[in-house]
Amino acid sequence: MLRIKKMTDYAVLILANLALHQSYLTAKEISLSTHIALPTVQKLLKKLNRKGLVVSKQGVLGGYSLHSDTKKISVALLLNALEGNLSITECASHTDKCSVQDFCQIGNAWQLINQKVFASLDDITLMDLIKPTKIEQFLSTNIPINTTNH
Amino acid sequence: MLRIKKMTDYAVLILANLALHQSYLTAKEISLSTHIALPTVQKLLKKLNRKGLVVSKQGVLGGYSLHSDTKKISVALLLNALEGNLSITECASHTDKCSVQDFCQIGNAWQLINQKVFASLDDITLMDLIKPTKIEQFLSTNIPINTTNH
DNA sequence: GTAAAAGTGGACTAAAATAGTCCTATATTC
DNA sequence: GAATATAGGACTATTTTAGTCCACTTTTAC
Repeated sequence: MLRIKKMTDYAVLILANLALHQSYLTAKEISLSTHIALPTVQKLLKKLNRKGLVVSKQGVLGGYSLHSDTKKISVALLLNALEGNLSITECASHTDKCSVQDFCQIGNAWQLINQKVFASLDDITLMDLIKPTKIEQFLSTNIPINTTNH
Repeated sequence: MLRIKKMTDYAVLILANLALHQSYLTAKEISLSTHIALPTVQKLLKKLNRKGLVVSKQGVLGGYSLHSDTKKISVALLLNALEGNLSITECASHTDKCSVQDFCQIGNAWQLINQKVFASLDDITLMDLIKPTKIEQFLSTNIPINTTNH
């Protein structure tokens, strides 16, 4: 359904939480304020750390804080980091020949659509997500077409 | 991964196949020319028929042909018919309060992103998929931003 | 130097979604 | 009425996703 994973949704909430604080936050604190189960928060923070989106400090008084570049990261790159290969079809993810390509009437169409969706997501940063008003403005000036009469 | 289902991919191939013929095609013929397993083709054609995207004729000399409106349908509506609710998050699919909304730092941001992605997909028709050249032109005039330096 | 409180790595299980097959019934043509 | 289609839907298998847990390391404070 073109839907992001629940885990990605959670991860963005966690990043938003970190973005709103200067100091280090522990997994436990984040769990409490986001209402996401602690083991899940821990797992996601480990991943976010490996991907370089947050900075971690071990030991007592340890915790996590946002990496300085993370606020500026685009939603496209964020999704790419969290979900891996961001392509609408298997086909669109590589330029290699696929197994049924000889019989395929579609050709590179999905790849082109993929570019378009990716481009949309590449214009929005993590901080835009946290300040939806800004996105709203962006959308009102950039939507090229109608979304009516469906 | 924002990826469409394999079944949707197949369904589009089937529709493309029908679009390139005037006469009725049987599930078997479509299976042969697309190299998709027959039971799968049958299942998908039944669904496409229920959704009104193809017209069916039972009995000997029966088969399927494209519904006259189907060529003009947008990819957005096509995906919506085949995959159901087309929303990037659970959250974005309704305007109701979600269970953790009180603690949510994101607000309606996903809903706005959803609109943008949907809008992108609403500009492309099934026939555009089958004639990728046309899409290519479309994209080259409409991509508002760079996709470089990632 | 040891206890407490944090993160690290990764195995593991459970749940849900997706893919794929098959069977029985109905319709149409000859 | 035999042959060849579609129609509906049950059913199973596979894959993906979600979620938990445990053993280990690092850091701080006393």
